[in-house]
Amino acid sequence: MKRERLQHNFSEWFSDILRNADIMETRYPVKGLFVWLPHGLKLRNFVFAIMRGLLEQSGHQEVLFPQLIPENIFRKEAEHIRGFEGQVYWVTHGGRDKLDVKLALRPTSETSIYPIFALWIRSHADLPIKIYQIVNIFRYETKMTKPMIRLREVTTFKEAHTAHAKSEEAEAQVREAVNIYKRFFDELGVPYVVTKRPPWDTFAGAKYSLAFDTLAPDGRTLQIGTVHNLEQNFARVYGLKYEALGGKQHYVYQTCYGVSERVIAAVIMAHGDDVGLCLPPHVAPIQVVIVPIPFKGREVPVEQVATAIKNELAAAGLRVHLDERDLRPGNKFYYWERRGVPLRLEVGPEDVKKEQVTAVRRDTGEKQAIPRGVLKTKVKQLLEGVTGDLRERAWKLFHESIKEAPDTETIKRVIQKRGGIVRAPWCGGKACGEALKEQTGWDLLGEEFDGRAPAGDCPICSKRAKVSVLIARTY
RNA sequence: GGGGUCGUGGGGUAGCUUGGUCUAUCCUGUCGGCUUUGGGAGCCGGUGACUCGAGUUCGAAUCUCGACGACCCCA
Repeated sequence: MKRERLQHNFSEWFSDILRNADIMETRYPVKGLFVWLPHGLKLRNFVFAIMRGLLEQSGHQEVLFPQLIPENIFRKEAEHIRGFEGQVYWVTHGGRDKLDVKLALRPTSETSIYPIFALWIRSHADLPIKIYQIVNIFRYETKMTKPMIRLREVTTFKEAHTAHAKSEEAEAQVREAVNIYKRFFDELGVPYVVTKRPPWDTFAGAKYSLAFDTLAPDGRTLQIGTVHNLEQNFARVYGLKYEALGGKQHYVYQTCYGVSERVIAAVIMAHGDDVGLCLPPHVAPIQVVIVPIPFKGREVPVEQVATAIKNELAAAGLRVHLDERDLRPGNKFYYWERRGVPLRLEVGPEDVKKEQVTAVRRDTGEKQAIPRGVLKTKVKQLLEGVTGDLRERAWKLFHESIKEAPDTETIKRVIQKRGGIVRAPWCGGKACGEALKEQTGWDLLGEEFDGRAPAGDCPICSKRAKVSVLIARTY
């Protein structure tokens, strides 16, 4: 359906959706903190259930670490601190007493988890360790905050941390993480590019960082996932050593990777339209809504039929809701469309007479009659269809927003004009990267990961390009 | 990092320039009633607001300062 308002007035569209679809209450009186409403929280939980499933399948174990980190431990990794110092909330008092050692509200959990890893890791047999947790983190943002996108309390931060005996194993883990995230975003129908972040944008304390970016309707990219190879940086600081077969001590190699509630913003942006939310069936809190259409004076048992249909679909494992409110049907149609329910079933006197149900897809508005006998099968089919079509449409739009550009002027102009992502040739040098950023005025996402061979020369130094670089206006 | 705009019921707004019948307008929502129901029904009745603090003044939604919050632009 139409996506005009969404593209031209994205900010407004997004905040309207949060309210109209009961996703979030945005009026909490502290900057950058927001309240998850029941419908939004269900959506969040279904989204992260997919993530849990993928992580468990690949041998990750869920843990839960404390939220407070003592200052002295937090400050051990110098580079890490430099990256986060300005954004940390500190707990300085306990009741009326000033604390001797301040406590950091975790902005991320490396410094909380790794000292404990040091206690757990004794021998090569203890490795690898692959754990994850889904927690809240705090970052003191000074920029304009935005629900789900730029927060002072990120309420939903999935972070995984691994430790390995060998460097190659850490490299392999990075690959695994990338694949997990690809499957995650694919399941949600959220399109992405993967890049290796430039040196100045690498996670504080990492050897290198990979990142997933998607595109908001206003043409800016949104980072929705990161994967870091920490090598031995943290291991050396926190003393993560194991005894190898020969009896020698070695530092471990580590990786970490994270995804936050930004992914939910990405789902909303990828599939929504001017009417409102449009949710992929896998994560929709309600997958099918039934709207009965009664007529006074007609001797037709619309309500009974609607209830029977509801029970039938619920028994088939679908999340189904029967809307029995005393409102006119049209009102209910708009109500559920705004909330993104993927499929609506109408049951009226005509349907009852013909032993059928009228089905309407949220994404296309397409309407069709389904005979009662094949209802279960057909509804599941339709939902599968919605899932596939949403994913396809989102990727199509995304691909159309990626342009090739050979020189800085074109890069600058293309992004200025329509946003999106520009792919350009790059020698890979840091100085040229910085010059590209400087001269175009836009941000370097980084070197395209697993990208195809670039055509042409680096626009800065004119040497033969080694890689493709992706450039965009970022959130 | 720098600059700008703004804050009135649950949401959207009028009023502010020139302080005073502002007992604060309209739309929407919401609650009760009647009537209705294949795309946001109608009528009647009710509900509900000047962000907070300090100041100027006989008098502040309106003027001044501050805090908090929201939004936009540039780097």
